Amino acid sequence: MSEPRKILVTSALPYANGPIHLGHMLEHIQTDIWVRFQNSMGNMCTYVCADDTHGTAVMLRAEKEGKTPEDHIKAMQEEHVRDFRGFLIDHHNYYSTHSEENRYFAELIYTRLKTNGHISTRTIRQLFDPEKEIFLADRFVKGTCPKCGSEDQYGDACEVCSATYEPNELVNPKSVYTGATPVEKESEHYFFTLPEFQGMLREWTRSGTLQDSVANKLAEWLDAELQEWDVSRDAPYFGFEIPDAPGKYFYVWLDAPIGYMASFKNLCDRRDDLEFDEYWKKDSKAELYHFIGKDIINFHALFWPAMLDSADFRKPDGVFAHGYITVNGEKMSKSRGTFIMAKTYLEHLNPEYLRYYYAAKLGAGVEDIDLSLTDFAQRVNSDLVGKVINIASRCAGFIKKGGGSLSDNVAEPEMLAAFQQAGIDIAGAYERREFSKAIREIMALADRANEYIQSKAPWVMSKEEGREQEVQDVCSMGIHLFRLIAIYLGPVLPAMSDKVKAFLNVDSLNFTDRETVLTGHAINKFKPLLTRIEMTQIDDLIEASKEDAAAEAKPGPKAAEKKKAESKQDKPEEGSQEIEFGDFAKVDLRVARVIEADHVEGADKLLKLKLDVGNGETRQVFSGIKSHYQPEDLTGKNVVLVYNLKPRKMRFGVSEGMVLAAGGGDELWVMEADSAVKPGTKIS
RNA sequence: GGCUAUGUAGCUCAGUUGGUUAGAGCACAGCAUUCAUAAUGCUGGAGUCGCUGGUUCAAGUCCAGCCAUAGCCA
Repeated sequence: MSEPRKILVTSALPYANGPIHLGHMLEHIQTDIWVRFQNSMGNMCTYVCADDTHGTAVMLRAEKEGKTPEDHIKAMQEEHVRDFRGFLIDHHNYYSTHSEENRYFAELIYTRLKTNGHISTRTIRQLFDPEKEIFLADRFVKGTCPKCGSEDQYGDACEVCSATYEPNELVNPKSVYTGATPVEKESEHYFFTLPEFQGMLREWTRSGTLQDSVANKLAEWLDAELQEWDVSRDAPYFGFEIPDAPGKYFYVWLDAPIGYMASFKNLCDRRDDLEFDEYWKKDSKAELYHFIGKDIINFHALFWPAMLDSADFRKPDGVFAHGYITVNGEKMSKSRGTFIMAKTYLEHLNPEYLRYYYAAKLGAGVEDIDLSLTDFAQRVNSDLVGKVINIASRCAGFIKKGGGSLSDNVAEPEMLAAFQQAGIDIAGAYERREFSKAIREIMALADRANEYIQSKAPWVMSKEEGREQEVQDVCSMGIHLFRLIAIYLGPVLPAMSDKVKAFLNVDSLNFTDRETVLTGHAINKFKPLLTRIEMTQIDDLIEASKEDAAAEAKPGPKAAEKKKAESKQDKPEEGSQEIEFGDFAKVDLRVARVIEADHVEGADKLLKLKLDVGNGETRQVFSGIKSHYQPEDLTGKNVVLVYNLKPRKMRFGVSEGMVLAAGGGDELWVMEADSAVKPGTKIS
C-alpha cells in the first residue's frame, strides 16, 4: 500500500449571524463524507471549520439583541456546533475567526502583502449615515433606481431592471439603518493589488484545481481586467484593526479564509501528530482542499490564492464548489415551510436520511440539488430499509438459529470477489466526489445480494432435513455481502456503521477492511438499524418550519453586507405577518373601470390598462397579466386598484397604481368589482 | 444586456471519445414468495432525449439559432 496521503479539508465558514439550515448542511455533509472516505481508505485527512464572525452584519445584530458582539458570536457558535454534531459532521476542529490565531495570521499575511508592495491606498468617497456615524455599504443604502426609476432599490443594483450602479447614483438615497439621507464622505482605503496576480491566477485556475465550469466562469474576469480589492473598512466595525492604521479594520472577507489556517493552527497546538508548517508552507507536500458554495467562488479562487501566493504560503490543490439546495423544485421558502433549519430537521428526522439523500444526488459539479420531499422519503425507505438493511435482516435469523456464527465456507467466492472488486470503482467515485455514482453502484450491489438470497431461498431449505449447512452457507454469504455494502456506505452513514459493527462484532468497517472475510466469525443479535420515514414526519417538519418562520420577528433592516455568503437562500420571504389596522388603512383601494387595454410592445408579461378612476380622472397602469388575459377580456370591467401606490417608472412608461389579482403562477384572476359600483368608489 | 450552467419516462436522475431497438431507481399494473422493519424476486406499460435548423453513412451526444429555468456580473 502506498504512503498515506496527508490531506487538510475545509468547509466554508458559516456566518455567525443566523442558524444553520439545510443549505449549509449540503456542504458540510458533502465534505464530511469525503473526509470520512479518505480516512476509511487509510489516509490522514483532517477537517477543520470555524464560524465567520466579523463584519457589520454581526455587529448590528448583536447591537439589536443588546449584546456585545463577543457574546453574540459565542452563542451562535454553540448553536452551530450543536447542529453540526447532530448531523454527525466530524469537524476535527470547529473554531472562530475571532481568535488570537486568526488575528496573528491576518496580521502576518497583511504585513507580508504590504512588504511585497501588494497593498495600495487611496481615498474613496462613500456614503455615510450622519446620524449613526457609519459608512454605508452598497446594500445598506436604498433609493430610486437611476436607470428605470424603480423605488426602494439597493445601492448596488436594481432588482427590477438589473442595472448596476454606484450607491451615490441612487435618486433620493436613504440609509437603511436610520432612514437618514446619507452624505458623501471621504476615507482612505487599503487595496490588495489583485491585477498583479493575473498571470498566476490564469495558470492556477486552469491547473486542475477547479471544476471546468468554474474555471470557465472565472475566465470572464481573468480575460478582462482584474480590479484591486478593497480590504479595509472604517470603524465602527467588528473585526481586527489593521496594524499601523488606527480606525481601519480588515474587511471580513480578508480574514474569513484565513480562519481555515487559524482553526488548523489551533488544532495543531493540541495534537502531536499535526504540524502547521507541513501543511501550509510554500512547498508543502500535503494536500489542501476547500469545499464551498458556488456563490463564494471569487473569494476562494481569486483573492485567496493570490493572498497566499504573495504571503509565501502554499495554495489550495482544489476548490470544490457545489450548487444550492432547492426544496420540491423551488427555492427554500419560509412561507411554504421549506426553509428548514438544521435544528428543526433534527427534531423530526434522523440525520442519516438526509446524509443519504444528499449523497445519492451529489455529483462533482455545481448544479443545484433538489430535495424533493416525497422522493426523499421513498428513496430512503426503499434503498436503505428495503434493500440494504433487509439483506442483514433476512439472513440474521437463520444464522442465529444455526448457532450465531458465520459459516466456515464461502458459498460464492466469485460473487464475493466481485463485491470486493466493486470497491475500487466506488472508491474512485467517492474520490472524485461523484457520490451519486457511488451510491448507484452500491445499490446495484444490494440488488444483486437480494437476488442471490431470493434465488437460493434458504427459508425453503430450512424446512428440509439435512440442508442445515447449506442454509448457513447462503445466509453467511448474505452477511458477507451486507458487510461489504455497509463498508461502502460507511462514509455516508457513520451512525449506522457503528450499529453494524456491533451487529457483526467487529471493530472497524473501513474500506481497507474489505479484503477480509468473516468466515467462522460469531455475530450478535440483529437489531433494527434504521426505521422508515413516515410522510407524517415530513408534514410535521414542514409545519414546524412554518412556525419557525413566523416566530422569527423580522423588524428592522436585513443586515446584508455578507450577502455573498448568505445569499438568496437566507432572504426572508414574507409569510403572513400580522399587521396593525393602521397599516391596512394606509392602502387606498378603489374601484376602477378598464377603459382600454393593450399589449405592450416588447413586454412578455405586461398589459397596459387605461382606467377610469372616477371624477373624470384616468390612470395608466401596467399589469403583469398578459399570460392569462387578452386585452379585450378586460375592457369595461370593474377592477380593484391600489389608488395611492407610488407611481413607478417602467421601461414602457409610468405605472400609476396596481390592479389586484388572485393567484399567480398557473392560475391568475383579476379581482373584479360588481359592475354596478361606480369607478372611484373607495373600498374598505 | 453579457456570461456560466441546466432542460432525457409521472417523479429523481444515468447516458463515457457521435455507432444497433435510449437506461436505472422510485411510482404504477400483473404474477411469485412469505426468511425479512408489508421487506424481496420475476414480468410489463410508459419517452418527438426543450424547440428549429445544420454537419454526418449515423446525433440524446457535435455546430448554430431560439425557448424555459437557475446563478454570477466583484
